[in-house]
Amino acid sequence: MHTPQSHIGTKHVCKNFHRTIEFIGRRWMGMVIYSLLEGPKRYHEIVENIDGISDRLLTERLNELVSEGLVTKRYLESSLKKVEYELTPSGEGLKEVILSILDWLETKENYDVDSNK
Amino acid sequence: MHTPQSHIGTKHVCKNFHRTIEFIGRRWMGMVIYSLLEGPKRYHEIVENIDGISDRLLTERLNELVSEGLVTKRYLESSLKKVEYELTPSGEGLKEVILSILDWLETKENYDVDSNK
DNA sequence: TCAATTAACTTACCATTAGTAAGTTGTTGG
DNA sequence: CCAACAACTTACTAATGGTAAGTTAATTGA
Repeated sequence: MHTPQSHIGTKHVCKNFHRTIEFIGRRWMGMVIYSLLEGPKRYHEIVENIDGISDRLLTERLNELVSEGLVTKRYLESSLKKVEYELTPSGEGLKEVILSILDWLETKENYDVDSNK
Repeated sequence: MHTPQSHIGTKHVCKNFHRTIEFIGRRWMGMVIYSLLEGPKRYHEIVENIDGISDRLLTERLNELVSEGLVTKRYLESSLKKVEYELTPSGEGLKEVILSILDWLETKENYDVDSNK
């Protein structure tokens, strides 16, 4: 288990942390990863799953995830119009990060009087 | 302990997750929280601690943290020019989220051949 | 079979957010 | 009293995001 002290001060870890949290925090990025945790999905399934996301941003986010090695893109049945996206093992690893956010929200809501804003 | 399935499907949790990950993923936000995990700090200490952050963005991020109840702002010695920022208990709770990202990075680096880009 | 529809983008354009630099206002130290 | 500093604030340019419409190959269905 880590303590923050064991990491603070190392430039390399710090820079990677910085990159990572801003990467997974880009608009819709978290929701796309969250959605793919349910299993591989096709493009339109993700659009339908995430309320409010636009075509353009979904394409952009998926491309970024693929180029970071967190998601794979596969053409189904030798067709250019059937595409499936799936988390790589590395991408799956982000489940722990997402769960820690859900945990934080839950304990926070136990304290907050008004949790609806 | 959570499973993603126990959360997926509930609109309320989903919306909060979405808000939260994009909030903590705004530019420099993660680094500001990370920096304050070491303890309360004054404005200029944070600037010096975080390489590359600008005055304007630090002020903006700190104000956002204060209005979300994750950080408190205190004027020291009844002076308007000595200010200290400190994480609230709720803000401290984000340590677990940050540690989970550091954990993820560590396991990822064990797989990645080139981890320097 | 051929027109309409769908899947998965792509382009263009405007709005919002971020980055840089300079200015402001109290405070402190010599 | 004057210079330097802390903690902002303002103004302006660059990057990113949102909306809408267009494109192209595949599929459905009359």
